[in-house]
Amino acid sequence: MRIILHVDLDSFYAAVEENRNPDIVGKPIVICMYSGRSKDSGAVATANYPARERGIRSGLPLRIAKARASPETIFLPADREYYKQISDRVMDIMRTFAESFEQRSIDEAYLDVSHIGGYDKAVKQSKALKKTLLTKEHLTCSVGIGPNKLVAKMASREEKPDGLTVVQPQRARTFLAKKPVEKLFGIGPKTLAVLQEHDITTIRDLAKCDLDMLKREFGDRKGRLLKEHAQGKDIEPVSEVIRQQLSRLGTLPKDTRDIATTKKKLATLIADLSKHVTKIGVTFRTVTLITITTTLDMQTRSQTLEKPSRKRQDIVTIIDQLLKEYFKEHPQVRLRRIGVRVSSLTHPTQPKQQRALSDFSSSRR
DNA sequence: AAGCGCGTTAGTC
DNA sequence: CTAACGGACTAACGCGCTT
Repeated sequence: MRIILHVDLDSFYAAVEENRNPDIVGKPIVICMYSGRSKDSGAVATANYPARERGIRSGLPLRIAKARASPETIFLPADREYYKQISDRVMDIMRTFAESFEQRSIDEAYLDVSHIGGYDKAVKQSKALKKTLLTKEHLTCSVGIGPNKLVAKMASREEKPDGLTVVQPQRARTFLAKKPVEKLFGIGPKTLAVLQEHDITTIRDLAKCDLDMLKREFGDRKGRLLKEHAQGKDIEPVSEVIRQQLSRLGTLPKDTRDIATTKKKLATLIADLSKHVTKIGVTFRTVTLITITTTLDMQTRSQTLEKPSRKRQDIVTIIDQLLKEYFKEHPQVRLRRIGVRVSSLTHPTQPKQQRALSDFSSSRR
């Protein structure tokens, strides 16, 4: 029997900013993603708990967040590069507490601790992890312990912030049963709408419902998965995920179909993306232009290279061509946002730093 | 039948 | 309960084409 931990750092961006500047500790803090269109355009990346009390949470437009905020609220621009540095250190600490490890996002990870044998010991391990993160990085987290990733994830949400929730295998089904179905990880607005038509409102309803109906509505695989998840079943292993794509997306200063304006924005995005490609040492074969129109409809068009590349110029050439085509085929539309993606990646076999050393020794042979 | 290239949709943080 | 609205990522799927 497996024992899985899900660890979720509490309002991570805001917590990092509090550590960087003790003066703001205790105040409501809102970390913002500014789009640059106007002074207050953009969205909330993270809000700390005092700010959440006033209904300010991730994804909320800044204009609304400002209207809800109390006067002492601190608004800060997101400094993702810095948060990534801290996150890397935190992940390295967490990794040492697990047999296998899977980072899910900048602030979340799964740990397989089956080897320690027993939930009591898993709880002790979790407490030790929480203590280490607090003393070494001044961060709190919420931990869920369960028989698989799905249950662990649902458990970590149960008590926040600084929580620790255990759901033993025999309790998994009841733990989920009474919750509204949209709380099940993986169910968003579209899936919810379909389920509602079948009078499925709780996870219990989903766990008991007709499998063939689910397969008809969602396809074989997703149908099966929905029912299993509702029953607290999940066999996904905990294992490191390999990046499959890298992208940069930006908002244009105004809705436009002007080539010069869009190219200028694209040049910045490509420069940034290319830097990232170099930094992690990957190569790519596919380059994609992402366009988002005034009506927020997204389209993509892509081109695949014959041979893997790491060159910025290859991205530029392809994107230029795709952009030209796009405007030709859409003579009316104006764009709101634009982006670039590289995929079909190949990763260096060793981390960049070690590779530099081994390259050096082999070149001296 | 399997795999690739291309594009879309849905979901998460 | 939904709409206002950022950016980065994954997974799944459908289609046409090739192997």
